[in-house]
Amino acid sequence: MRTRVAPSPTGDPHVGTAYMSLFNLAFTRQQGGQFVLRVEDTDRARFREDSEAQLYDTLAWLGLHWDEGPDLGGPFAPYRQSERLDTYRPYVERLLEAGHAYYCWCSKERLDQMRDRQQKTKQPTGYDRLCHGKTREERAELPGFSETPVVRMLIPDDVPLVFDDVIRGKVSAPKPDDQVILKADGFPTYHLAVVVDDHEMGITHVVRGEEWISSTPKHILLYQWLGLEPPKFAHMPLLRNTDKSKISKRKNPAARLTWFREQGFLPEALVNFLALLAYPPQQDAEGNDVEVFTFEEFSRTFDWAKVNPIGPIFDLKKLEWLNGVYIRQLEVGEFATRLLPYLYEAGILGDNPSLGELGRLKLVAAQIQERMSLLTEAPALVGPFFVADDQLEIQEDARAQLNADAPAVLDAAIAVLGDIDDHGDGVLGTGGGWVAATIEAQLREAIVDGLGIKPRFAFGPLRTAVSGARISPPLFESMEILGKTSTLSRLRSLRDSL
RNA sequence: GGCCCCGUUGUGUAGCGGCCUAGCACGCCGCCCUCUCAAGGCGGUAGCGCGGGUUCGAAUCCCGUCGGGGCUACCA
Repeated sequence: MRTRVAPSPTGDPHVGTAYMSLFNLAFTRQQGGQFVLRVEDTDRARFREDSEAQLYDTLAWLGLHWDEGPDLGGPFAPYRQSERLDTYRPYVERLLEAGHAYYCWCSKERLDQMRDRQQKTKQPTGYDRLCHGKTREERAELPGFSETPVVRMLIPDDVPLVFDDVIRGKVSAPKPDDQVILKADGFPTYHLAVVVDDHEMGITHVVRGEEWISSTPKHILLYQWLGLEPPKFAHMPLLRNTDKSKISKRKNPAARLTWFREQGFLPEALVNFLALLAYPPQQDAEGNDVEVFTFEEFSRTFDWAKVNPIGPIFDLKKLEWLNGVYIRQLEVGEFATRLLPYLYEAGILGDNPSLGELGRLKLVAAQIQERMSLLTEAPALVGPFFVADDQLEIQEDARAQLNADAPAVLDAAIAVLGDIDDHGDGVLGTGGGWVAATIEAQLREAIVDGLGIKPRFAFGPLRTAVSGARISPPLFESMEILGKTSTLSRLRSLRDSL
């Protein structure tokens, strides 16, 4: 069996493309078939040059890999419709000869007027077949004539409107209009191209969005006329905006696939999330729901019957939770590595960090890993560890919450921390050394016990001094990572400014 | 307007005539833990759109109604 995804390169890759690819691929891998990427670039007006590369990039980022495509080639190349124009012509000729299709010279203006009139008089809209049965010369006599004709399907009255859908069972669709299949510019429309290509490429299962249900009768008719075996159809529900409309880039930034990477989502989290939309969770041996799973697990148990026909609303909250789960699951070194592009982007690390920087980053990463849900949260948390002590900025809200105890707290901390020996490594069993446990013990003794200040207030000023913020990674571990010199310098610096 | 698809808490889902006092997850709220923030633990909140049938019994079947969505292009 073979499936395909057939996006149009008309701008930023769409999240729906990833969604369709995921379900296509889950089924294909389970069945041991091939998954084809075909670029449907028949709309020259909306074509965008860089769109195709972005498409490869984002799908690969998600780990949704295709077996054949414009970039990989394959036995049915080319996989770009604009390069297949010669393929479609003979099919059009056959339909013309058999009388299933006819030329139409009606101008855009005439068609628009006709549609307006039909809508105003509450008639069903559709082509009035003015050109049907006429020669070019005969038609040229009439108004609204255009030099370059299109080719239209001649939809018979008894066109079959019911078909079997793998997800929905028997589905009935609207009666089609005399659809244009070949445009005046010589390009086929989607309807012709999709049928011809799916046939020529041996596609056995057409998985696409629900918006195609209404045009499926046209496709089935074409298969019939051409004497071809139609594939199986699976119409997936449409992803929605919060207002329930079809997800769109205009209303929803999350409709753009590149947005997720920009926002710091992990590809594996997005894939997992997509697999949860209009589809039930996995189950463990006891029958409990399992919402966190891999593509392989999803694919292994995949079943079209489980796909829900209701169009799900894209809920970023759940994705963010999932992303946090995936972040926490990463091995700490891997987690640190994933942080690199975001830290570079924020100007915290260069594009070629030193071994020392990397080492420190890994220590910091271990501290922040379980308190993040988006990778873009990292710069604020990591920044203070990579800034010079005299460059550390104390944020306004952090300074504002410093109370009257702050000077005393800072003085006590400076005194007690200054006595800790940072030359010994603390590993020899002496219990000393510049390590979090010792730092904490000394600080508690001096401030909480010594000054009688509650922990919450005891450590606030220290946190502000060390990180410049009200919220930071754990304080004592942060001090350990920064080292004694840096820590004391920052404490003194804040003390001096009070 | 016409045609088609769909209708379980705020969101994603389970449910396929009695196991439903409608389960799970996210969110939200509260409590616990706690050096901040998270994470974690415990508890709570909220739903079968509506109206008729069928049936001993309906979230589950039928009809109607209302609501949402899609299509209605020489766009895909």
